[in-house]
Amino acid sequence: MDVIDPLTLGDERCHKVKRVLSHVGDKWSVLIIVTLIREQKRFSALKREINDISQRMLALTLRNLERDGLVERIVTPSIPPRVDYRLTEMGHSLADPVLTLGQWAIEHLDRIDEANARYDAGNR
Amino acid sequence: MDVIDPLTLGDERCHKVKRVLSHVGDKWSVLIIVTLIREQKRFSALKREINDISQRMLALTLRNLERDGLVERIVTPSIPPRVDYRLTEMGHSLADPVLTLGQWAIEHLDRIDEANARYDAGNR
DNA sequence: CAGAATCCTTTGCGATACTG
DNA sequence: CAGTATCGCAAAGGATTCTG
Repeated sequence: MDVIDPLTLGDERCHKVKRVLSHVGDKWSVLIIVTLIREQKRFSALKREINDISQRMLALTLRNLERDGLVERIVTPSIPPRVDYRLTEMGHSLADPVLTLGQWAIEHLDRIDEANARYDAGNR
Repeated sequence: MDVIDPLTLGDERCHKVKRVLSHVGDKWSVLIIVTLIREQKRFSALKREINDISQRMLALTLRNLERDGLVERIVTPSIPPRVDYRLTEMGHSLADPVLTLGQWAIEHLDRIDEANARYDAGNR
């Protein structure tokens, strides 16, 4: 099967797709991936650039991304220790569709805000 | 700005994108959108096709999608009442990038599973 | 049929403190 | 610097019951 057809998508496979999308959909994952597109970054740099992420969520999300083979952890044993993160090849291949989605989001932000306002006005 | 550049993405806009992506990333939203691509569906039909969604989450997610102007609610006043849901034009425009992402997910499921297995084996 | 409302459990996640 | 560990709150979400 090359094209998604939810009607013929088996339960098992469907469940897997959901799982993957739930990772991808996670806002921290998306932000980390997007942040790593240009170049690898250190833990502290990621923390600084994604300003409102807690170091707990950064560590957790990075570990999940690493577990999924999307991000690679590069340890330089030194004092103080240095750890860089970079996208794997698979991570980069994911960046494309993610950017497409981000693109859509940016293009439709205003219309969504309008829709929200209209909806809220109607149900007041 | 036409291309996403996280480095030049202002905080305000960045925050909005995050908000949109958090909707889009929501697994129930994604499933509903994908399910509605081909044709409009009734509440009960959606509930049946997305087998493990609770009616609570279905109602809540549909209302959010409607609020965002992605899904339209079509009420046929009859007894028993009939309510159909269909994608708006904006909803359809979102379906494209979402399917692209789903496509990526399907294509990389196996490699992700392998990566998971490798990671778990390494950290045992 | 299509939901709203209530209850109650689980999970997510931030804050804080501690380590190699 | 780059994390881990623990705590505690807030939000998510399932099960169930009720209604136009």
